[in-house]
Amino acid sequence: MISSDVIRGYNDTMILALLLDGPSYGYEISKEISRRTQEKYVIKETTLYSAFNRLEKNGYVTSFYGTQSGGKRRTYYQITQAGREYYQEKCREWELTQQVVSAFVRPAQPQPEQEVTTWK
Amino acid sequence: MISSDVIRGYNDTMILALLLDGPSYGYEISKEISRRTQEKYVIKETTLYSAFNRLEKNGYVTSFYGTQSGGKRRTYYQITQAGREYYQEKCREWELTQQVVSAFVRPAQPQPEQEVTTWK
DNA sequence: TGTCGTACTACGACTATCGTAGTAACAGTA
DNA sequence: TACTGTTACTACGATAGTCGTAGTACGACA
Repeated sequence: MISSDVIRGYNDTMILALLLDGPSYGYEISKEISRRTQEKYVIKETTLYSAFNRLEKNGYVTSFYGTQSGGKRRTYYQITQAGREYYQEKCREWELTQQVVSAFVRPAQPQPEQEVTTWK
Repeated sequence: MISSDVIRGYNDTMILALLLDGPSYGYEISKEISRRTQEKYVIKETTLYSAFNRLEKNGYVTSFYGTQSGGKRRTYYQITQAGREYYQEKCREWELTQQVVSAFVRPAQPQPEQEVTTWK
């Protein structure tokens, strides 16, 4: 399980990615994120709905009420053209982010017990 | 240039990575991050120093005053064993993060103008 | 009637980052 | 001596995203 501090900044992107396949709603998005990541990342409800509000405020999604099928009335969200563009932008940014962070992350290796004596 | 919202959660890791090579101080760390990322990511001073405080509070680094060589007295930071372990942990987490985010990021491709009609 | 599952909504706390500003010390130049 | 530049922080308040907790609402089923 991943702490969401490291995902922060990509929650919106993940949601938009799923909306590319068509309109969806909170509960379904949440389940799909869990499924796609094999439960490695489970988005919190409050995080998800606050993301929806942010996305709508920014014009990246629009919302409408669907016909419910058991349970409370659903709010569906649909991605807009601006949303698609924002998504593409974030995808490109992700490439950069990977480069940047990878420059500091070393593959795990057994640490020798000796002391480091070659400080500059 | 990268917005730090996406790096958030890895600033501490980057700093620890540099401290693996030996003690260092704010200004030098800052310059080294810029250098290693070819200015793709430039850490803000306030972010950096607040990270130092956090790392020290958590026992991942210790600090001491160095002899200055032109300019104000420097505070040097040295990574601790706990810091090394935390760093390794974050490196493993980074692998997971990459898997998770990559499951939602698609390579940029020209979007066809047609409408999507295969909503589930 | 009560419980379960779905689907939110409200609210306040926390934390990392950021902008702005100020301080301090020394070096070099005029 | 005064000024300017570079190094090296330090303080403070604003902002934004996430999180915990709690509550609401609706339908299905027993």
